Amino acid sequence: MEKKKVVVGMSGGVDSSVAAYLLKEQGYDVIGVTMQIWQEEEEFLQEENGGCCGLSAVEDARRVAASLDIPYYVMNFKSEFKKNVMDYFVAEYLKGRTPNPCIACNRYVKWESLLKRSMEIGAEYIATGHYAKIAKLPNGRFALKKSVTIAKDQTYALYNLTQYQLSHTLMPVGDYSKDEIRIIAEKIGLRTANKPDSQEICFIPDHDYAGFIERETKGQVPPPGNFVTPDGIVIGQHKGITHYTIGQRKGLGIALGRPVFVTQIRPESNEVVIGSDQEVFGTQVIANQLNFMSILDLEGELEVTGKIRYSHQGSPCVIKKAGTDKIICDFKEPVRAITSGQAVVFYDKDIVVGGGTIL
RNA sequence: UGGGCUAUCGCCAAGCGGUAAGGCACUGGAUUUUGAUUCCAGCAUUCGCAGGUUCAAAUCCUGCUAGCCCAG
Repeated sequence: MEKKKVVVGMSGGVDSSVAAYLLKEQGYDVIGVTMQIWQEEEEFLQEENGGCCGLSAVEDARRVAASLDIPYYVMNFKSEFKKNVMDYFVAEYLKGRTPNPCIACNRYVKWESLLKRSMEIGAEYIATGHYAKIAKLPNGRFALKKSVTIAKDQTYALYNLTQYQLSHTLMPVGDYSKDEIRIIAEKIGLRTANKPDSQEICFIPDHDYAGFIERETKGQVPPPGNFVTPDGIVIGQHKGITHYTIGQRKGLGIALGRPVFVTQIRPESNEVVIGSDQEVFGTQVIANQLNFMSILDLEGELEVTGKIRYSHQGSPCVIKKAGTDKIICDFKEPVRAITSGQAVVFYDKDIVVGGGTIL
């Protein structure tokens, strides 16, 4: 019987390296692939930073593949990444929203483009180093399940995956904690065992995302405008709405004697509303661009746990549909900084029910 | 140009003769596969200016300057 072929997306980091190792141990025919997504050719081959998105990657990944004795390729996904991640990122900010590029990258680049190309070369699955598990539920559906280590759970960024994609995906790392992964990495002598975890927006290495938007749009960004109170009193000048997000405190430059936060961004009037800590809490989230995972669709009301950002621990809420592609989510306790453009992901215990984009 | 009050870090503000609190802002770091949040650290050798009294002044005295208030 022929071994099943699986393409592992290798970033050069610890997680994906161990994922490749684990799959090989489990008897798969493993192929290592690194996605070239945004760097120029030369930088791409030399960069030495570590990251999920291939910031260095190639050299490390190639060596890992060699030591595991698996074939290794670099695939170019730059145009897909540009269109679905970078351009989307910029467009959202111009609208006063706050995008999550990792979610877009996962959906479009990894699970559409990479999966498609992997199938084309005869693979049955793609695999990644994500801290998440895939479960087949009693109702026959596939759904993501939280990683054993809640602290390292990455299901939030993956709520968009379809049944088809889930049925062709493996996430071997989800069964382990980060510490265990590093131990395995050391045990098998991976040179990446101690690489730091990835962080920040991979395609904006200098961390200046507002500057990135300005360069991408050749300066066609929203102009400076007013900081206003909820009642409309002007209390200062802002640098342009692309510099802000809901709940933001730093970088406002306004000293009122107490910390103040961005509570609202109004692209129509080019205003940024400032309020107290209390005023940044809200209870209702409305989302669209829905994707359901553990269920085919939502009927009636359902009590779930909602996460409104990657680092949110989750909070009890009730969800119900408000149209074919719209959902209303009422939290029992106020949650902090509900932000347009971010994702809200619903969980039933540790199973991903579905999610959407916050309006 | 009579009277009164006030001038301390970018903003607000303690201090009232013993050798510059605090908050906000800002900067750096930690945390984080998004943006944020949070946390930790740093941040006036100097108190509007010039003199004087004291062992010692931001703190007392004098003059000047600026702002505010009340008269006019």
